[in-house]
Amino acid sequence: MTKKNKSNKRQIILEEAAKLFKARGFSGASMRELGAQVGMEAASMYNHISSKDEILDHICFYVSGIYISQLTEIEQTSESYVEKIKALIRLHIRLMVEEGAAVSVANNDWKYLVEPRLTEFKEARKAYEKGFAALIERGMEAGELQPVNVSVALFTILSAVRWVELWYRPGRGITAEELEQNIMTILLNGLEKKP
Amino acid sequence: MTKKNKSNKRQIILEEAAKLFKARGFSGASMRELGAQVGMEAASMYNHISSKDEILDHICFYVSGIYISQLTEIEQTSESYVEKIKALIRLHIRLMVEEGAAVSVANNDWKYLVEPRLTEFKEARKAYEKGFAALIERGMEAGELQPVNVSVALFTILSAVRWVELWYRPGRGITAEELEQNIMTILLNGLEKKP
DNA sequence: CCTAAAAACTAACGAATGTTTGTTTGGGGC
DNA sequence: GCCCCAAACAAACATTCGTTAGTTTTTAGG
Repeated sequence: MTKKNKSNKRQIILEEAAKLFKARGFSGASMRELGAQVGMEAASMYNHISSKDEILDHICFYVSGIYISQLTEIEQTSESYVEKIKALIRLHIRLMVEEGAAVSVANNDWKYLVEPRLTEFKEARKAYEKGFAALIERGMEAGELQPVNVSVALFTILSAVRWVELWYRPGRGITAEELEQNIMTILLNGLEKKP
Repeated sequence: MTKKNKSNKRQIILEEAAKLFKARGFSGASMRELGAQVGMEAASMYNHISSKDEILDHICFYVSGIYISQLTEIEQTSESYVEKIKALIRLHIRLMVEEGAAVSVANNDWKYLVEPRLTEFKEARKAYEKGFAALIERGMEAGELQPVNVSVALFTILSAVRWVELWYRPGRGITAEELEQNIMTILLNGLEKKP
């Protein structure tokens, strides 16, 4: 199948690009370096992708698409707000573990997107944050959560989960489930032991 | 004083570089762009600095120096472990508020340091993390903290504080003190309200 | 086998990069 | 009023960048 073959090569380029952009940054990574990692001359990759910018675009919107679709899915469940928030935290951790490179690029290199896609991406992210924040706010109103500044709570959660991609390696003496459990405990119950 | 004047220009270059590297990334920022921001041709800056790499080097080790000296200072106080950890969290937040650009560059662009300084920086950071982790571990042994994985607790704290530079602007409806208070509550008491 | 399309290669393009060179400028000490 | 040296400049350097052009190799179908 020629179509599948093309998709396949394209997919390999996109995956290697995510790894390379994560390691060197979008500006610091060159197409020749990427070509070497893929096993192809830089010029040859242009049979499968149209530009370096397009690669970044694909990675960023692939990730933001997952987040947004998962958010709307979780919003529609009939769980408590605490459970919905837990589900989102789990989503972030799992995505970091399974698609670390792409998520990392979307987190750090989105600023190199070119207009109008840059604006689109920022709006998508803002929409996601707004939806997440609404869950936190409702959880407070329902008395499920401590009353703290909603934005601070939101960004503390979002950030507390980012380091996973910098640190977690399968076989670091802790499983993905233990990782989830530990982070959840800290964020929901706090570090301090109460008398 | 000629010396002070030289220091002054050099200082301006370093400060503008921190802002520019934060905005564009180290690789994405050009010396000509930096020159324009300083109000000088790119070539003229070489009267005050020796290379682009040296600028990055200075920023990264300036920040790591502060962290390490503050850690040893806090280690020597006779407070409880919880109080020592609180003091470190406060340090991170305040440094983010006061020196956001430099801290941001040290956090994100240290990977562009050149050997042997790259290794030195990584070792300094590892030493800091080890010292911080030791405080957390002792706090658990003393029964002041919940028993969770020490590394997870450490990186959750370190990351939870990083977003401040992306989000906080003086006059965002929340003061630096309120910010500290909110983050501290979430990290130490948790988000969930207990019955 | 033949052919046509897909995908690889080599070579080169113009633009941008960090930095060096050689020269001009301008303000403070004799 | 003259000199001197730090500090600014314009111009150019070699290199690397993303990308294109033109050509050759590989692959798949009749």
